[in-house]
Amino acid sequence: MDIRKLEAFCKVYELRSFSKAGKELFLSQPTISSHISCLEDELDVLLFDRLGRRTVPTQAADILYSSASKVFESLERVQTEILLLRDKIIGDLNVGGSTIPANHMLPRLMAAFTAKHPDVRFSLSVGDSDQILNKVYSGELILGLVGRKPDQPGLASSLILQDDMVVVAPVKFNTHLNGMKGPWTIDDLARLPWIMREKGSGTRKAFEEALQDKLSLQELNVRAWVDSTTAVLECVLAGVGVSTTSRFVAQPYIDRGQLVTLDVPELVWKREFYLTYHADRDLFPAVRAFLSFCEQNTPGLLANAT
Amino acid sequence: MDIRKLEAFCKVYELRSFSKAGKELFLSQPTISSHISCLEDELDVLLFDRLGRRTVPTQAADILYSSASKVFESLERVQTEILLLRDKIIGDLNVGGSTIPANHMLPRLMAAFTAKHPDVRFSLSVGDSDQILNKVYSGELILGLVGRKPDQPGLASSLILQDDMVVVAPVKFNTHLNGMKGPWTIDDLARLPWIMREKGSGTRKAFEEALQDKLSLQELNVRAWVDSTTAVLECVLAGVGVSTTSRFVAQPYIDRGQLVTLDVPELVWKREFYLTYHADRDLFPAVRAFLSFCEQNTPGLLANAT
DNA sequence: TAAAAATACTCCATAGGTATTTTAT
DNA sequence: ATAAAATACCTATGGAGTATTTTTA
Repeated sequence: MDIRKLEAFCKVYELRSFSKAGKELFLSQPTISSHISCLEDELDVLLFDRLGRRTVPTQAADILYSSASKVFESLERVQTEILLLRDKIIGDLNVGGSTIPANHMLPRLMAAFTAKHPDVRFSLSVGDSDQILNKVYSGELILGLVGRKPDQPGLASSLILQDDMVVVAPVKFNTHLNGMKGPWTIDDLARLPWIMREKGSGTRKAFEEALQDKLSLQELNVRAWVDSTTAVLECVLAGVGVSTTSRFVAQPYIDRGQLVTLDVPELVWKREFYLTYHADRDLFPAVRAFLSFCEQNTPGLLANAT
Repeated sequence: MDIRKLEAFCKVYELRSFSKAGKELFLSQPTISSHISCLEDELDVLLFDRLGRRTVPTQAADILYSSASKVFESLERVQTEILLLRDKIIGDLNVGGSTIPANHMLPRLMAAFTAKHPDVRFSLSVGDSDQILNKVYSGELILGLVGRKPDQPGLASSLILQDDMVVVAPVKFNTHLNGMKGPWTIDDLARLPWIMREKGSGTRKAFEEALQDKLSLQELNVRAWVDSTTAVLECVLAGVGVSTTSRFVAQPYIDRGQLVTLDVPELVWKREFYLTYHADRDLFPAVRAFLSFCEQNTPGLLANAT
């Protein structure tokens, strides 16, 4: 069932003539004849009754024609849709991020971008940094936003945001140790009740690196191990203990007077967020547009992060 | 845009691998490669990102795949539908008839046939005998039912019904010429007020032939020229005059006591109805079935015709 | 080193052509 | 006599193969 033959068939069906079909398709009449009889052999059915010099489609031809029309319609739509995709900011973007970017950054970036480009649709995946980077590397995601610089050599990345890490504590905690607002030492921290993220968490890894050899996690008084940013914050709010998180996440709670940060001069560290994509992939306009949109607008859009 | 190439593309899309696609389609990997790059040239877009030894479809591939699936679905449907048409009593029948057959015979035949074969659909055309026969000859109609034997050499036909022609008159007409129920002569007829069909009408032609040289139409006292069977009957009912028609058409009115027939011993003639189809056409099962159904059941189904 | 795709080349099946015959108007 | 399709036969493009190279995991 060859497309060229189907084309010939359709023209014959429309013009009721082999020779006229040939002229319109710039093919000879014998070529048309052979195409039709080839289709007839293939479908094992007569497509045209040759009534003298008149050519009349059989009912099998009616059936074939209606399907063939759909086929050509589909094939034409492919062309136009692919042209659109190549030339306009349109299409589906599979993006992903680790916990904080996916929950707190990407939604705002996506909202601001779709406001400008309503023909772009997103699919958003959440995972830890390793999962996201692997998916970007394998091609499952077209771009990812994660809390560490990717180490895979094939991944291109750009730093789009730096965020302070802070130690957060419930408000009543401050009152409890009344007056003790002043700077805290590492030793002070060791005595506090801690809520800690699970192994593999980027937030935890960043904290460990910041503590370096000043203190090991074993020396901390850990009250709870929790594997989600939100749950950690809820624990802090509920007074289970203190924890660390990105200022970006904590700020709204601080503004609402629900949390306080502890000032620890010995412990100042930042987290860096990278937008990353596979260096070898063919990025269509919508992806490029979203990439540069993120690079240019992230600090502005995520203003409360500072 | 070749079907084989599309097939290769789909397999690659599904398996994310050129070589596996080749194996499934019993083609070599280089063949698959060339097909894909051929499509890529044709659409002027990259279909797969070759990320190291990983093959990842681009969004253009997503678009192409969804359309290609529709294409294959359409093409498969053709096969099954044509198989059905060839082997089962199914399909669309374009039939036609001249005035009396199309209005009074074919509807009953169609109803009885579709009761047995619900997958057959009809399209019914009305015309005069010449029009219908030409349409059957040209292939526009697959079969026709007309009031005369076709003269085109390419048309096959079979006599399926003989019907008496009668002279009909309004009931009050009988009373008016009170007592005159007895046999009428040709001369009597000449003095009656007549309603006549238009030139080209089969009914009129049959009447002229029956009169032959006994009487010419010019000698008749014609009150009205009317170009439809129904309108003629309505005129007779309304008392405009007498006319001739097929007994088959007149019988219901006679049974209901709305019309009477005039007994004219010198004028006894019949009309013959022929089922006809183009001898060279490929008749699919539904057509054959309807043909033989008509040949076998017409007298029975049109019982009141006798 | 192995696995996957690209490249280079060879071959033949067939799409498409021309010339002609057949058939019906 | 003419118009249309079928038939016969020829040519050349490109589909499909094998062998090899390139690239990455």
